[in-house]
Amino acid sequence: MATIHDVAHLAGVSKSLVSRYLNDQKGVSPESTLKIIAAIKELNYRPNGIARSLVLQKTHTIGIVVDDLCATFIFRLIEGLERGAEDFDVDEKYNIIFCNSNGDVQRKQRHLNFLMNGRVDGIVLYGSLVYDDTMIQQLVHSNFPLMLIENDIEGTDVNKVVIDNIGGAFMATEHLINLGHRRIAHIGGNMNLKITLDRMNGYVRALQRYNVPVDQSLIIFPDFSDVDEWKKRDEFMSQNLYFDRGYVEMKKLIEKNQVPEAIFFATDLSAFGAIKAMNEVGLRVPEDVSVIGFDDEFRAAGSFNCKPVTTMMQPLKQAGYVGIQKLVYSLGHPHAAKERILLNTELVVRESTCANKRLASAEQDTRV
Amino acid sequence: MATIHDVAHLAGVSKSLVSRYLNDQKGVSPESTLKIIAAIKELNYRPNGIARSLVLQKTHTIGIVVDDLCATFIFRLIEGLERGAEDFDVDEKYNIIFCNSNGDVQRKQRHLNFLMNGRVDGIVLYGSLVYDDTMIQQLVHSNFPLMLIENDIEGTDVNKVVIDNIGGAFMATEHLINLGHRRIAHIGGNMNLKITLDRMNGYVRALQRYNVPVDQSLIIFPDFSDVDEWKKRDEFMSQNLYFDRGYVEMKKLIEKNQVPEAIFFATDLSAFGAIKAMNEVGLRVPEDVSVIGFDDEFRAAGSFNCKPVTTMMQPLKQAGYVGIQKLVYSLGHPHAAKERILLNTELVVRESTCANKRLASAEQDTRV
DNA sequence: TTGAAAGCGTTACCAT
DNA sequence: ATGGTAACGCTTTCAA
Repeated sequence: MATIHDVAHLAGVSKSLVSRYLNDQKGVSPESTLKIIAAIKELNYRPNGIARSLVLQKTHTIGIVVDDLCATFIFRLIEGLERGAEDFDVDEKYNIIFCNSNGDVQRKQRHLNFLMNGRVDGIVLYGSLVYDDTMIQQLVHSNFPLMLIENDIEGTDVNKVVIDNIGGAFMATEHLINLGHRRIAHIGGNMNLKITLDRMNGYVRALQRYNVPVDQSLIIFPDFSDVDEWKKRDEFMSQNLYFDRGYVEMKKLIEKNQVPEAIFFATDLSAFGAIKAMNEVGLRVPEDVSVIGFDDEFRAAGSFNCKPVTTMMQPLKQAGYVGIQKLVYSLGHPHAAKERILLNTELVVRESTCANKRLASAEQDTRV
Repeated sequence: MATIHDVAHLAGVSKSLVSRYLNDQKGVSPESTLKIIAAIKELNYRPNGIARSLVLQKTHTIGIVVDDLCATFIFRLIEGLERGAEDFDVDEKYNIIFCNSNGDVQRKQRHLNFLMNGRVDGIVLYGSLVYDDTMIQQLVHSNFPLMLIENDIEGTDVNKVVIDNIGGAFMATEHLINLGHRRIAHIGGNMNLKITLDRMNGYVRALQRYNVPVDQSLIIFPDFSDVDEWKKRDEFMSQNLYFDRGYVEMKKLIEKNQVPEAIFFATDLSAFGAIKAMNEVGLRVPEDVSVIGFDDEFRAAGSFNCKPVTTMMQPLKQAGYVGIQKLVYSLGHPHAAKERILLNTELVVRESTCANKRLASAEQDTRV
């Protein structure tokens, strides 16, 4: 590859002058300009970006590290991030690069090191795995410009945008209660995710708020200890695992004859699996049991050939949008206060919830 | 940020020695090692990767540029690329970074420049947009290590893995013919994609091969001239556009009373839209018209609440897998011959195709 | 075992 | 308007 030195030499001028031309600075005569242009063309010269970054101490790049770039809902985040960067400032166009950690802490650390080693000006980290908490704590302490999305680590001064999972789970459960259900189960998610506890929390709070007794036997956390084995499979996709867990736990409930009136799932994916299990034994959703999920996984629904499910929509696009904007802003304002931005979820009523049979027949009784 | 100089200073040794320690080279006394370790810890030192890359002329990174990172099928490519890089060599772990060009040539060019400016050792380019052909030609001539996926530009010496779209379209059409259909329409894709022509080609060849007359009025190419307007929308997703075009063209066929016996769609997405249009007027798929698509867009099917569709599966995962491996290999063997790897598609029979009614009743006649 | 110095490809300051 | 030179943070060669 030709360097600026080669160009200068061929054009018969100094490196400084070529550099000035390259950066649209004044003080380059028309004659020099012509010679430089010719030399650049002749040598097919392209400036070396990392040399540039090295001296400028600036890369104009944001790195995004995602736990699962193949997740069915991740497109929302991507869109939000890109729009956010695009809209932020016309002449401050940041490059965005994505890294996929695949839920592997080692790999995540590798990506993080890679990016922080002068590769990018700031990092957006998406995911709430519990077991890389110490890693992220370290990251925060390193003072590298950072934006955490959906990872509400405590006690530290860091920018983050978090989604109100507790509130969302509350609303979901409330929706079921309002429909007249009382025996409401909760089938939780992977305990390796912080949000899993939040969602259970919201569920419990809603029950308490409406004086529905909390029945421990109706709070179910599937076993995710074999994740690593699943991952080794050639056709592994995370959504299949959640689907399977929903299916398995539902089967157990059916066998134990403990099918509840309604179920709040920590994720739509498990709801899809459970619905399959119910269909297999002739249980109808929502007539026999109402089902509400979380995440609005409408893309995944197709993979599992599942009916449209009532769910809590996460504003992941908005999260990406505001997250990257705040990050870019803080790059220009290093002393800006760190912020914790809280976003709300939204109830999307579809075809998997309906009024409780008791309630319905009671109404009919009244009419008669 | 602390530099190697700071570490050397604090440890009371030279930069050279620290560098040697950092790179696990022999010739560092135990005492020095101890001092260096202490200094690194104290200063929270991390080596600067781009300075390192600058002198080493190597980044150990591969850049992936994708036209639409949010496409419903892109996860296959991602998985293939990552597995390929992972499996290639144990101690040659390449970092992989993704850039999303969003089908925007400007942005693609920006990403390409960014990556080629010393950021990565090689680039994988996915997509077959026709209007960035000259850009890619330039890229090829720049001699930068490159792997083209699904972009069969001609007459140039470049590594590429292409999928046999002509053959796939042939098989799809053949499938319909074998089911007894004769009046077979083709609803094509976006003419901005090279593969669109290939797929029409395969369709025509299959008809000719089986002596089915080619009826020009049954070859339909939807108008995609308003793409840019669609893109500006806040909730734009490419799959919606293709869905819409399938819907619209099908409506036209229905209104003109020209519904064929079977249709081969250049993409499942349009098939989904068309099926909706048919459902609306009571036409049944596959009983009344058989439908075959392309791409195996099972994830998108859910978004559109569409039944499982017979389709041609593209081996995109395999494409990523072999593509990145060949690229990494050629990084280590600069004079290895460039290759064109051809991958085949696979027929996936699902619920949208069945034997032609004529054929079925003819059989019945025979029995009677 | 250790260190000095040159060099990777830029930019920027200071002269001229 | 132009050029020399130091600097960015690292590796590597050569010499001690």
